[in-house]
Amino acid sequence: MARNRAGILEKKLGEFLSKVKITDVAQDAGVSRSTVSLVMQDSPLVADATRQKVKESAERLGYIYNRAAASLRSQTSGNIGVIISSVSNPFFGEITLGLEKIFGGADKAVLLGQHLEDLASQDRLIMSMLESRADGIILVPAYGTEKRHLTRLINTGVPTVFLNRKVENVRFPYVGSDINLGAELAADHLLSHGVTRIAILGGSVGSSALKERVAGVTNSLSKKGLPQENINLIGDQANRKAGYEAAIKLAKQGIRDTGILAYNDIVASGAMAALHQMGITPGKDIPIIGIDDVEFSQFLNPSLTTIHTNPFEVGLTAGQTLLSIIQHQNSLVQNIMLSNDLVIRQSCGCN
Amino acid sequence: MARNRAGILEKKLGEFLSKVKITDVAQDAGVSRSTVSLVMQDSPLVADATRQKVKESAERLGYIYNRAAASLRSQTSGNIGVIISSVSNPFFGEITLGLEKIFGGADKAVLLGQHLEDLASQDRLIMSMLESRADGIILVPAYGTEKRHLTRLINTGVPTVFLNRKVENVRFPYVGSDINLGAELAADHLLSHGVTRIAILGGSVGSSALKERVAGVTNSLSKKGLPQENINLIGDQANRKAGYEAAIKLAKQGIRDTGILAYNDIVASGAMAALHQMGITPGKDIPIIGIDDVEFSQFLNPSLTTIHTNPFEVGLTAGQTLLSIIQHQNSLVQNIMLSNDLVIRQSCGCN
DNA sequence: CCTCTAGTTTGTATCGTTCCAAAAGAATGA
DNA sequence: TCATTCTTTTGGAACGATACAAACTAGAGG
Repeated sequence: MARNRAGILEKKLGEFLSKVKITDVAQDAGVSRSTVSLVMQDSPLVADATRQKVKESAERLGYIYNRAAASLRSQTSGNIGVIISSVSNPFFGEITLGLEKIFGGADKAVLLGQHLEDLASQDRLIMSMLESRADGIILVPAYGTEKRHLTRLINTGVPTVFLNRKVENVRFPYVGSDINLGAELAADHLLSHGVTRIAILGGSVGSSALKERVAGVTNSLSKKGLPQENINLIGDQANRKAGYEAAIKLAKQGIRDTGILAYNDIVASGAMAALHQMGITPGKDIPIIGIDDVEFSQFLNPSLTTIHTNPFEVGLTAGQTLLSIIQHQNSLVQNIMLSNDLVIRQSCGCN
Repeated sequence: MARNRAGILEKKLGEFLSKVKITDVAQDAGVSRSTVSLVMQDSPLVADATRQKVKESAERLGYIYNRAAASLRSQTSGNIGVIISSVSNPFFGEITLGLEKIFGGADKAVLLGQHLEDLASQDRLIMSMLESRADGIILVPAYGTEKRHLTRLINTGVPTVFLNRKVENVRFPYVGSDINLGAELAADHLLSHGVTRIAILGGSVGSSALKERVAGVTNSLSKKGLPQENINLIGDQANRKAGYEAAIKLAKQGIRDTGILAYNDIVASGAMAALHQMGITPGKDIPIIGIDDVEFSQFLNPSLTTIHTNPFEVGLTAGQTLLSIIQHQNSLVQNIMLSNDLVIRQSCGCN
């Protein structure tokens, strides 16, 4: 142990790197390594008195459990890989809260990665999660992800749950909002304001998320006997700039009899900014509804009518789904859709 | 290798768990384990031809590097612990983008935790990072954190960088925005609109972050020969609700000759909502300035004049600082303040 | 032909846990 | 007292990579 004592360099750097291992604790407590290991795992096998003794020794010696060693032997890492597009999207920020709550309670550490809709980063992140032998993975696939991008993930058989987006032909469980329903609710409400055409702004064409929105709107239109041609798809991204530009494009085409369904609230905020600049007042001159109900939507001008998608609950549910797969080896593939609600504010023209 | 072939159970679960290890790759490529290991570490020692051969074998066999094993032997985990208050605060969301960029480029995985200003969670998170032998830690200390809460962290000597907040008497490097300067800029601007008193809304009393704001405002006042008593501190939290309530309290006390500096943009949005409800128009009846310049500030009504704190750059810098400590053992404790800028919009009354 | 050096490659011990089968103790009943 | 059962504890052999020092190779120079 001599080399562990602080040498001059170590002292200078303020390093007291704890080299206490399970063996030291065992010696101190007068039991075997195995027993200490059992205590660390909160095993019911050890007698209470022993447990107490061991915990005390560990505490006194400043023992820190070495997860790498444990992981190597037990083939389970205790961490969960979470790959989302970006936490600076408030919708996903909320989701991580739900995830954190579930996994924190289950003593799992969350390994978070953001791919920013870049397939190469997504690939690096998946690889990194696999390398650290994550017990499970929650994935919001980047736009454009296909089955071939996920072969590694599929082949290893790591429990994986899709969050909020799916990938064609990949049968992982899915948890998300029932955007289809949400979009339908929004469209119903827009139509109730007297419009007959609906412009869907933002969102990448071909993505499942956009398809769901279109499907919901189509449903709504057909209930009123209106044709699918009354849908106007504009824009290909899901950020504020895309919303801004899409609104300008829409205005050029004319907004008569049209209501706007934005891909999400961020897109909506961009669109409203553009409308204002063009002298069109959202809510008065044209109804607009967003999707997500992010925190700032109520503070927009006018406040945004939107679809509340319960991101926190989505996070909770996705976390639970993954955990149950990991724990009970529940191999049933399920699709869970959490219901959406319409939150009426000013931008639809109600107030 | 027989036991690796998919048995009935494995097939049923869709598990093809790759059990390929470095030994298998070595055998396949006709070299030793050591050589494969060197290739995996991108060591310049191996000849190009060998490297090629090994990489090909690894790819073909579907080899996945086992970080736990590597970590155990090499005493370095390749991951970085990031502990922040909450990603659903857009300011921290932006910061994680900067961090991700730096660490992703350095082949480090980010282990993210959110303490939500709870000291117990913070403790659990720190412990978890230590257990996984994080190579370094980035910490936004929860409100109320004192030196005694960080003894474990300090004793282990893991390279740590404080982000955006400091803890008294703990000498870790610090990277943050020069809020002091930012607050001074904001106060200068408020005073230029003719007010003589400044109300600071939100923020927990005693926190270093609030102290800096007060210091900046004090500076500004004294430049004009105004006493520190002209500062009015209201509120103890940093969320929208706190801003809402603080504004109501302020209105009761009277707003004559007063300008508002909100603890951050979120607080400001709450305050503006309250002001509107009380029939006070921000920007016209009272100037208000926020801090952070989060994404939605430009979309508030009126758009929020605020201090841009460069969160992305803060993230980048904090990441680089930590990396340089890890890599070059740079033990010099430094404080890095990134400068702030005033972003003038409508809420100060300029337009 | 030998020595030297620089460039590559390798064998062995080791990192700190957990698994597993087996041993040891304690308690029960005949 | 001795099986029998149940509870608790334990010693060794893994897990899959890396560090380190030693060994090999090829080419240059004498």
